[in-house]
Amino acid sequence: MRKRKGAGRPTIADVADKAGVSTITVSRALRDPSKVSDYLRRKINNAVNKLNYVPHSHASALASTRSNIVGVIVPSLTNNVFADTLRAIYDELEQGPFQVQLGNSRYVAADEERLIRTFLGQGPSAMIVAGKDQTDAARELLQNAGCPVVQVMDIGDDPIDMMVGFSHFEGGRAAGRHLVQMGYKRIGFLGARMDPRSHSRLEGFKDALQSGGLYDPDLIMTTTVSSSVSLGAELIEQLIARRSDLDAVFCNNDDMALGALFGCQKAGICVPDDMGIIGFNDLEMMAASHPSLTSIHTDRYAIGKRAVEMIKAELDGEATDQKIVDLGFELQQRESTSRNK
Amino acid sequence: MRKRKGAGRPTIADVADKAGVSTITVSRALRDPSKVSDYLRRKINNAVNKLNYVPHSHASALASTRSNIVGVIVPSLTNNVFADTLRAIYDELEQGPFQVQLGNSRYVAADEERLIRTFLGQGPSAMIVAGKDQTDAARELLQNAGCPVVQVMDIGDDPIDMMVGFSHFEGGRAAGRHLVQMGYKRIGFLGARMDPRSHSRLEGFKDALQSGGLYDPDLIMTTTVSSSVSLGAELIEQLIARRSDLDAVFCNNDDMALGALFGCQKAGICVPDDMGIIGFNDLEMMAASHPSLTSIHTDRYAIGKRAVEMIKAELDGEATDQKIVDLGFELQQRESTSRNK
DNA sequence: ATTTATAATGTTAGCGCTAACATAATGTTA
DNA sequence: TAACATTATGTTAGCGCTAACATTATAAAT
Repeated sequence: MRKRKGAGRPTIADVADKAGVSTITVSRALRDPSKVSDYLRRKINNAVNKLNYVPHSHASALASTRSNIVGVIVPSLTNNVFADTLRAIYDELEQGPFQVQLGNSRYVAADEERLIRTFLGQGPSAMIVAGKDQTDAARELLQNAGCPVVQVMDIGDDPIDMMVGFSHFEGGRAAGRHLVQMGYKRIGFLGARMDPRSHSRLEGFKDALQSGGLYDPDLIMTTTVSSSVSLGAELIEQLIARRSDLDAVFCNNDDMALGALFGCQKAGICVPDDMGIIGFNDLEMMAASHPSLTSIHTDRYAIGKRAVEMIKAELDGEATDQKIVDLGFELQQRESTSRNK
Repeated sequence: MRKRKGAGRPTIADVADKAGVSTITVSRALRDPSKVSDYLRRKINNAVNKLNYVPHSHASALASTRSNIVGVIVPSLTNNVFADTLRAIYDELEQGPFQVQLGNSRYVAADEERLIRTFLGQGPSAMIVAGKDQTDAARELLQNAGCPVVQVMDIGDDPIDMMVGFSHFEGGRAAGRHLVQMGYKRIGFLGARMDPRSHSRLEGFKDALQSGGLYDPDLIMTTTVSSSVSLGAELIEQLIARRSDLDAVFCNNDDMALGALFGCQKAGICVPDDMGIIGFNDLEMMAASHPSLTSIHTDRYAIGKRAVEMIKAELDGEATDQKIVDLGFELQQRESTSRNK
């Protein structure tokens, strides 16, 4: 006589037995309480607590073709920028029934597409992806996902479903404008990895310098190597060696800016008097450095928090006309660009 | 007539149909190929590719009471130390059938216990947890998990199942020894968060100073606030204000050490001549700073990589007598403790 | 030559939950 | 008062896969 061995823990049938109702009523009490009378709800909740019942997420996902997972794909696990957004996502989802499935695309669009396929195959409740430059196939998959999708950390007018972030182009332009405004004349750019968002920052930066008649393509240094503090130091040393007239740099992120500061210190170049430095994102360390570093402040935690709020609203069926939320950025001026001239 | 609507994608029954075998043979071909003849395996793989079949992870987990998930719980999402280990885990699992379920315990043992319960309720293939100071209940849950369990980032002689890391006590002691050896006399400690591993480092550090007759409890500054570069600057400023004779500090991590460096620079204190600074973990930025910062180097990527290798070996049934792997640490001496005296 | 063991493949039932449909009681509208 | 609608609860079947047992062919041992 065949007899399957279960997982050993209480099932919804046990709860139904104890509460004196059918299994589907227990299921409704837990998933859609308004469909069950007060009286039965109380009996069911008592039984749930008494039996220490926890719904079997795999069975539920199989039966409903939907799971309690929110798929989140980030391009880097070691980049502090995404860590803040991820922390917000975890903080916002923790009290609810959802769990995060985290994927690392390593800044490769094809890897992101593959992860999207894998995650969608598991019927997630929602998807969060970084940026707005997915492959066409990935975009189509997400459009047909049948669940809320949020693109974070960038902004545009053509969201797959919803989008929350800020304009990297405008951020780059604000950085360039600021350096021009502070009187710097031979202004460079240090960029690593050069993913789509870094490119946008560079384009915005160029735009600002071109408007001021100060754009010099020879002062643009980029590499596809991944970003680091050491790389920032290295790139500014190389640039200074070639162009000793350089008097300011916009670094495409804060690690690079910190490295640029270290590079100047080693070379005995005075920041901000002889070199202005501005970074992007405004990580915590920028205020602590000596001199403190100017940066384009972005609220990465707020982005993650808002993304989850939008998902929850869409899952709850709330009409939301605001599918695109621009949380903007702010120039955070500090000592590294505040020269007295 | 009741008719359930499936997820719409091909199922194992479709593959079996196309290959002319039964569903369990397809299942065996994918999960345990050695149990299926070469001839049938080829036919099955052809059918899988032709139909673009992807196994339904929830159905498999329900039927077998085991899922393809590796549960990983870290105490922080924004701490670079865990990010390196996490990146290794993702890199090692990516090519196989496993997926990571990431939980954030926020340095709270009770939260970790709750996450362990939740993850174990989903029948993971393995569990990776940080450190060795789980609650008794969590320890028991993991001991009875029925799957491989690895404790990472610490070392001890009483693993739940397996353990890979290094001794924080010995690392702290090495840091203390080094400062004594470099001739510093009034040596302090800056510690944030003060989780169990930070405590171990402090104990080791004390041990080294006590051996050299240089331990001064008045020079120990700790706080339960979470670690940051700014906090490092703040704490050293406070300590210097109280004890102007301070001539070296061991910071319980690199962010604090960098902050301490910035604090000294602001105060016009010369590093390393008037102040020695040593950190812990040896993050990438330590080499780039000016002066470069000494640190206790730990190979966090190797820890994650090894943990996954141990899991795979145990899942493959390979006898492993090495349940505890100590990957050690190394003193990475740089300018910040290399004074000429 | 016979018996036992092994390898490969198939069949049955069910893992735990819920979609879809069914039923009954109660409320609303004409 | 009758017809229709809504609410609350129950029943049936199955979502997709695999544990457990069954069968058959082949190999190995006696």
